[in-house]
Amino acid sequence: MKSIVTQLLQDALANLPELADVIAGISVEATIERTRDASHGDFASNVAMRLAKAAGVNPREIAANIVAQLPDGDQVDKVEIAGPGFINFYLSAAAFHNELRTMLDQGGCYGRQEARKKPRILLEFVSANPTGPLHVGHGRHAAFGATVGNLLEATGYPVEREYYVNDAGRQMDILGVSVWLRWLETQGTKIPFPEAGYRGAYICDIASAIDTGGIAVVSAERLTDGLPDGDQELVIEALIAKAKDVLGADGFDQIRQQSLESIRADIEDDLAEFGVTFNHWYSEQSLTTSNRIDDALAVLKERGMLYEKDGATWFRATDFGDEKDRVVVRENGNKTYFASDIAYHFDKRERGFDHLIDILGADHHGYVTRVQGGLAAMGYAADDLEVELMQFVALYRGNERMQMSTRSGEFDTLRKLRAEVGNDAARFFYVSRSNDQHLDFDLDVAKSESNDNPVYYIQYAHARIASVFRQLEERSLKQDAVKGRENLALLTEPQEKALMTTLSRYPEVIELAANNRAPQHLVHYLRDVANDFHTYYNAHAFIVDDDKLRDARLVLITAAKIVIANGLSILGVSAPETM
RNA sequence: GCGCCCGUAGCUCAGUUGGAUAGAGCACCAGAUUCCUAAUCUGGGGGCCAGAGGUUCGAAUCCUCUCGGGCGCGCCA
Repeated sequence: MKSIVTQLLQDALANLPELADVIAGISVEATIERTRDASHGDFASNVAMRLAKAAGVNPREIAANIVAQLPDGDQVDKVEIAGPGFINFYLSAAAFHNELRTMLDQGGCYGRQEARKKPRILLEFVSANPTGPLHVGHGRHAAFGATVGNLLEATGYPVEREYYVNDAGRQMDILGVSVWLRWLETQGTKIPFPEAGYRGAYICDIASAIDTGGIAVVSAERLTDGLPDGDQELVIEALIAKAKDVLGADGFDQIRQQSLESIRADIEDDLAEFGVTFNHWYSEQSLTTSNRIDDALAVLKERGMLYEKDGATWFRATDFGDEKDRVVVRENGNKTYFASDIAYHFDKRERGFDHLIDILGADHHGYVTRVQGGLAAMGYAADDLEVELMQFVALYRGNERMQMSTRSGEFDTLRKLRAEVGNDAARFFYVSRSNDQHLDFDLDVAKSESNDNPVYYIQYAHARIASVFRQLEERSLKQDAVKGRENLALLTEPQEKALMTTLSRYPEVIELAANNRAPQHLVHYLRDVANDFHTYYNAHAFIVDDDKLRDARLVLITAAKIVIANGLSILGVSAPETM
C-alpha cells in the first residue's frame, strides 16, 4: 500500500520544478513510513523537512506546496500537514478493501516480489566442522540462515544455500584417530583415551559401524610404546602418526573419510528434520584436489599481492585495511586455513554468484576484513562479501550454564533441543532476537513455559480461523466469497480497521526484514497480527445472521489466515489447522 | 594495548536506516465467556534509553569520550 503514497508524492513533486534539484538527492519512498499513532493517519512523509534545508524554505511551506499538487483519487480520504512539516496521509476504506482482495487473489504469493535475475546470492551458513553433532549454537545459525534465505527469495532474489564442509586439516586426523581407538576398544585393545581426542559417545557409534575391512588389530603395548608424557596435544599427534604408520596412509584415510561422511550425513539429516536444507555441500578437500587454492594463489601472485619473508609466503592484507599481513603458505610448505578461505570465496565469485553472504559466529569478526581483502586483491569488490555475525547462544538448565565443547563430548545437541521444545518453538525462538544480541536459551524455561511461547499464540490465531470455518460448516452455512468481497464496506468496527491496517503492512515487513537480514521484524509483526485477530475475535462474532456482514468478515479473517500462514512459512514454522 | 558487538521497564527483548507522547512478552494488580477453541481478551502500575558532551528543526538511533559486559587479535582450524 505504500506504493500508493509513493506514487502520489512523486506525481506531486513532478509538478514542482523548483524542487527538482533538491529532490534528486533523496529517495521519496524512504521518506514514507507507517505512522505509530492512528491520529497521524496511515502513512506519513517527512519529505518536506528533508527538502527544507537544501531549498532554504520553511518545511511547512514546502509541505503545503506539495499537498496542493497531489492528484485527486479515491485512494486517499485526506491529507494533513502536521507538526514541523509532516505530511500525513489518511487512506480510504476502499484502498484497504483493494488490498484485502489482493491478499485473497494472491494467497500464498501475497507479500512476495517478482523474481529478478540479479544479483545472484550465495548464502553460506552453519558450516560447522564435521567432527560431531550440531549443538544448540549451530541451531541458531541454521534457523537464522534458513529464514534469511526465505526472506531473500520472497523479495525476488535468486539465492542458493551452501554448507562449507571443513573436511581438511588436523581436526580430521584427530577425528580419524579417535574413531580408530574406539574401534580398537571393540576389538579388546584398550588404552587410556587421549584427552585431546573426540570423546563424545557418537564416536563409539561410528566406530562400531565402521567398515574396517582387513585392518589389523594392534596391541595396547604397541600403541602406548613411545608415547610422550604430559602435553595432550603431543600425545594426540603421536597417536595420529602411529595410526598412519600402522594402517598406512590409505588405511587411515579410509577410516577418516568414513567417520567424516558419517557425521556429515548425520548433520544433514538433523538439519533436514529442522527444515533447513542446502543446495550445495562444498568440501574443503575439493579445493585442494581441484587445485583451487593454487589457482587463487597464482592470481594473487600475478597481481603482486604476495611476497616471501622468513621462508613463508605472505598476503599483503594491510593494503586492504587489515592490521597486519597474513601468511598463506607456511615455512613448512603447508597452506594456511586462510589460503583456502580466500580460494573458497574467490571460487564462489567465479561460480557466478554476485553477492556472497556468510553467516558466521561472532568470534570470526577478526577475519572478515582479510577475506574481503582477498576478494579485492583478486579483482572483485570487498563488499561483494557480506558477513552477518551471530552472537553466541548460552545454554542454561535452570541457573546452570552448560559448557559446549565438541572435544569433551559434554554439550547439548540441536537434536536434543528439538526433541525437548519442538521444531516450531526452536525455529521461532532462535530468530526472535537480533543476530547481534546474545541469546540465553534456558531449556527449563523453554519447556515449562512452552504454552506461553509466542509461537503458540500465533499458531493459535491460525487454528482459530480454521476453526471458524469448521464451525460454519457444522451450522450448514456457506461462505459466499463474492458477496463478501462486495460488502467489505460493512467492516467498520475499530478492530476490523486495525486488523486490515496491520495485514496490509505485511509486504513492507517482508521487505524490511529481508533488506536488514532481520527476521525478528517478521516475528514481532506476526505477533501483532495475532493480537489484532484475537482482539477482534473476542469483540465480535464472525458467524452472524446478516449474511452480507458475515461474508465480509469471513473475507477479512481469511486474509488474516493467509498472512499468518505466509509469514510462518518464511520462519519455517508450521501453521496448524487445529491445536 | 588495539579492533568488533552489546548496555532500553523487576526479567527477556523490540524499536521500521534521524521523526511526532518510548513499545511488547513474562511477572504483579483488577476485570471479561448463556455465543465461532480461555493456548483468548480488556484495563492498570512500572523508564535519567549506562553516563557526559557534540551534530540539527528533531537523537534510544549518528560522532567523540568515560564506565560496564561479551568476543577477537597465530606460520591453529
